[in-house]
Amino acid sequence: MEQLYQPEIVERDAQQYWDEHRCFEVTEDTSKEKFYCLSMLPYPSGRLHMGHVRNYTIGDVISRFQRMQGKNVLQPMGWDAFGLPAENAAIKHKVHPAKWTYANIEEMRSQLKRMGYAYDWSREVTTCKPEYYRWEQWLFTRLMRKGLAYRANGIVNWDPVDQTVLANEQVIDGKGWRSGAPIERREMPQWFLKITEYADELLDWLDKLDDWPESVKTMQRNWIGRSEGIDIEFPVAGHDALRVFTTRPDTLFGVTYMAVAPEHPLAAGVARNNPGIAAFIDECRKVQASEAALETLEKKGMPIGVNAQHPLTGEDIPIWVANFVVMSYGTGAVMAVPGHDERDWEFATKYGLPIVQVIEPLDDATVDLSQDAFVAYGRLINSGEYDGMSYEEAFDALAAYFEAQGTGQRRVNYRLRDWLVSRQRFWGCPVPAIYDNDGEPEPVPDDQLPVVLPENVEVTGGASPLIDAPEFQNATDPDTGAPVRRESDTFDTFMESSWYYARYTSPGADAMLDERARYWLPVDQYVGGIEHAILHLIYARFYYKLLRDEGLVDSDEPFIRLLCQGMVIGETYYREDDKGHKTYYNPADVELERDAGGRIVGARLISDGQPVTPGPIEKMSKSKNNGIDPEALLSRYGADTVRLFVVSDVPPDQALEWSEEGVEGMFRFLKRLWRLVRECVERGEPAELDLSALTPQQKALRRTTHKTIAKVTDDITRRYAYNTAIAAVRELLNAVAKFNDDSALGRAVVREALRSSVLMLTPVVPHVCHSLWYALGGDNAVVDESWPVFDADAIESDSVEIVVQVNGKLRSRIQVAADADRDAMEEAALGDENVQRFIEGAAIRKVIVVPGKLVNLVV
RNA sequence: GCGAAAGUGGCGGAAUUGGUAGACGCGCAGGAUUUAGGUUCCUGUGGGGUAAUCCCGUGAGAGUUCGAGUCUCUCCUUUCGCACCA
Repeated sequence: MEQLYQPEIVERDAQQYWDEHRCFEVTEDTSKEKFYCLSMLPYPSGRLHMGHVRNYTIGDVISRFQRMQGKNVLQPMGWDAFGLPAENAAIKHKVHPAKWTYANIEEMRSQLKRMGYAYDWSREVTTCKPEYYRWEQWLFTRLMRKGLAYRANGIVNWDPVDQTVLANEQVIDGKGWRSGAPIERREMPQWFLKITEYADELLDWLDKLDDWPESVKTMQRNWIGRSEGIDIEFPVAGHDALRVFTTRPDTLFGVTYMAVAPEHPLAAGVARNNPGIAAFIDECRKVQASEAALETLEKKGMPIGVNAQHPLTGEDIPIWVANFVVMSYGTGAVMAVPGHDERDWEFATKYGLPIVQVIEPLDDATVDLSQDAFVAYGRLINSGEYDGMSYEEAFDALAAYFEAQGTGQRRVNYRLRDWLVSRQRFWGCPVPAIYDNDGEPEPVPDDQLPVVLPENVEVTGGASPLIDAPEFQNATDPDTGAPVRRESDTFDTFMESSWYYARYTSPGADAMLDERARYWLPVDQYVGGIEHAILHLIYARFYYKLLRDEGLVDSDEPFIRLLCQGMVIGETYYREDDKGHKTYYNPADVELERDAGGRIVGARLISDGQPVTPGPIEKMSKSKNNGIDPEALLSRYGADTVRLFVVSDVPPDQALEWSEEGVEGMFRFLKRLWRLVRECVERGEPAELDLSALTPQQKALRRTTHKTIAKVTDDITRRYAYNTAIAAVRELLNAVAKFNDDSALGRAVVREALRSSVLMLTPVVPHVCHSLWYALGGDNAVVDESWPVFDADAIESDSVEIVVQVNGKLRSRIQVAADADRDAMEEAALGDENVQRFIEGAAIRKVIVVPGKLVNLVV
């Protein structure tokens, strides 16, 4: 065994062993329980960042731990390779997006390999390869035939100067990122997937995802935004009836005005002959362009001079056009009940519209509608024959009435919209559709798939080059042989990331998935960033149901357990010039000054020794220059130290603060571990572990060993608490370091403690444990070893320390027999010297005894 | 505005079911080793107090309890998500 811990040698050896023995390549083995552990695949942006390292280390710890539990563990990796940054790089460096992407993948794959992650690289997926996306196209053509994929008008960001559609992130302050021209919202034909068809299922299954974070489920519920209500028609003389959606039909008698969105057809119709209304609508449109203004927008409206008729009372109700009504939700028109809706109240108060009470509280509390709207459910009043009804009774009665009249119906409304999947971009999966002469889209037949993205085009940043590529655009009709035009749109990249986890199970299959998918799916553990809580995780769940309904998988949800890891954050340092412009400095180039108590009192740039100002601790980013390159750490400390750091400090779902000293501490720990093992080995071979001959000290160390095994196992399996698991192992090693017993039997107890520690640390720091395990006499490579077995007998003890409280305050700790009963514990407590000082002269009123733990004397 | 999570030493955090507050580590201080720095090792480290298993102490205030960091209520602060949702 080497004298000192040398990570570069240790890590090279371990990785070589894993490669040569193909340790992480798995097949479908029905004799073992399978475990599919998945980390979100990266976008190949160029280099690994600390966020990746944290994500993938957590996944790797779980995978390696499950493997030690005897499971058949699949842990794959791939590349989310389509997307805008590749196009941007292509424009900037005049290289094809494919070339840039593949070069980045090479670089990042080698970085991942240096981290020692236990991936089955034989299943690697690269989403920009035709062999991958052809199956996405294949499924899409099926969805077209089922009517689940359709073409309709959608709103896009249109750059009038570059004559192109922009992605949201290319619109900065309402202007095009390259042209600087104000961006228009333009309606154009787009492709959609009917996710709303699955809205109820997506919502209902959330309740069954017990091992998902509550926060993610809440976000998804809000995003789906299911609400039950009634569509009601209000007749309008000389116009089509005005249809509104309401969740509060019980307040129908309180309607005092109607409000429609500026884009509503009724408003648009009136505006043709009314310049005032037209001007107002125009004003609303301008404001909408700037998203920021929307937040603080004042509620504004104008009466359009047309009345609707109340469907029950026949009264005239004025119709207003109002900026707070949005066209994309419900019907784009609302019935306003200022007495029982906060927003309607605010608007009515501003414009002097009448406010009527039609609901009274169930508890007969007083209601003052001049102060505030009363929004709670209650009992109907001033509502004719419906008076006295509850919310539910009124809902049912009114729904039945309008359904019988044919002027309304119950409806479930969703916030969720159908998924707009087409993009007018080049670097994406081509939408597999062709247009015949009448412009109707048709699916590309199976034998003509994949529709391959051409490589001989130039990406300029203007319109997609697919539009001007005749060899791509010109296709023939499969039935008639007539020339047809090919769709030039590509898919949203969320399409590829919605099913990659399924493709990993069927590498090389000449189908989207094959029977192997049924063995591996669903994913047992998914690990990724919280930023994907809504979009990616809803789309992937939706897509899985599409796969299920196509007969490709036989379960309902793709991810059983979900872990969302927190951000990696770091200190920021800057200097500000006269104009208030801040220049940020990387924390690696800054040195801190402390006072004698260890408090930080200043920070200086190492290069010039001049002070810099500490800013807030923020997510690592280019703009704040507080990112740490994992590569530099890898060469300095090795992969194990970096792996240890990212899981040791905080639980995985919390933000992890970068600290140079923290990394040093991890490196120090590994050096210390190495030394403890070396010293143990140098002391010579131990005796057989004869349990009947142990001294009390030896028993105590064994107890610590097995208590640690129990705790670490529980921390990892149940709590995801790697930080406390590692702390427990450190405590055990501290106990080993203090253990002064060089007898043969003492060495046996130490060796058991060290072997257990090495096994427990293997998932986190697999390289160093590979070496240490052999040093401690391991016959097999530690990667093939099982998790240490907890020995319940070892933790049994003759006596335990209990706590004695007087009036709930800690007064003493005493030793009692482990099996002491209540009376014995009470007696021992009363006999304690220090306890007596506090109960002297007082009467004991009550004694609370928690067996094996504490006695509380109430005086 | 709505929803969710959180607030504990100089710092990151631990305390899992209401039962020993501060595990583990960073930093700092003292000592040993070293020509020196670094490394490594040992000791100490919430505040107060000469000291004691003495007092105080988990954002603020109240409450429940023999006992509250943990439960309840009110308030303050921070972070995240959604945002005119009818």
